[in-house]
Amino acid sequence: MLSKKTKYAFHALTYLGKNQDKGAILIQEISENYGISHKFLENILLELKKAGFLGSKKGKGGGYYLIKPPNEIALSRIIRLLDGPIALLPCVSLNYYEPCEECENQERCGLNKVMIRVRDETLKILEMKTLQDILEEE
Amino acid sequence: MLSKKTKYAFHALTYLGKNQDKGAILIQEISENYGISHKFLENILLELKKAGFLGSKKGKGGGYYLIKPPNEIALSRIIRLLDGPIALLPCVSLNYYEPCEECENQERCGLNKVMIRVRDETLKILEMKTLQDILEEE
DNA sequence: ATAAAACCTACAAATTATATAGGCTTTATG
DNA sequence: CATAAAGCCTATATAATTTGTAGGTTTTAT
Repeated sequence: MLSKKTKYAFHALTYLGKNQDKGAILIQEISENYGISHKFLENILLELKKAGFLGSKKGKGGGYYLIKPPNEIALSRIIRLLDGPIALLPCVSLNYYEPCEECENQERCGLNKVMIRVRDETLKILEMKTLQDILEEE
Repeated sequence: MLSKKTKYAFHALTYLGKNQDKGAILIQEISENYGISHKFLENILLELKKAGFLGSKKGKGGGYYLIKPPNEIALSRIIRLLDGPIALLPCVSLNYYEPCEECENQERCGLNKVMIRVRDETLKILEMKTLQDILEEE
């Protein structure tokens, strides 16, 4: 399951995407809209900014705004940033690979093979689908 | 990511599957083979037994054995039993459904739609693949 | 100068995952 | 029939992670 952090990130991105014309949006506006703790969301938005998805303006009249076009924000990127691996096992993760301690031979592990398939099918979707797609559905 | 519990369960099932002809297998034999804590594995095997996958024999010369044919043990069943939902969001879970608090309207949630696709593709694999397939790979 | 806002770091609380403890029950065997 | 070996059961302890809070710093419009 995705963490709340990731879910909140998607909500925030969606909100910012819908309001791209309105300039900088307050953290508070987003947090109130979804009933998310202001401070918690603050941390999340900061991470999204550092990762290059958002821009911000400090001081009075400041706030956050999308810095990338929605169609360039793949869902997989957001999940990886906030939740880490998408794969179901460390030994099949592309970005967070680790061998399984219990397995002497990953090449001959049946579970490994299945989980590679799951990973690939999942990524097919999450790498193709972008914030744009989310916005178009709503 | 799958929990260790689930991973250990798969290891144990695989081991029992490979040794179906040898009668009851000691917890200890499995735990030593994979370097899993005896007591932790004990709990896991008990759950698998209660769920109808394993049988056991108590007392001297006792142990565990598969009670279902490997081709009837879908990977999805094991994951759900020990880890809970396979879906990435509660609002798209078939077996552990819960609405998202922040969402006023799940019907018009773009994320929901994507995650249903991910769930379906994942389940296509995990419901089709069984312990038998794992055994055949190893 | 002031107030509003993001920035930053650290910490606190809650939840979940992992592991351990220890006694109970069953059973093969000498 | 006594004994030891094994699973059964429930509770608790420990560790890790997630979620949330606190409080001060910096920037900026007015």
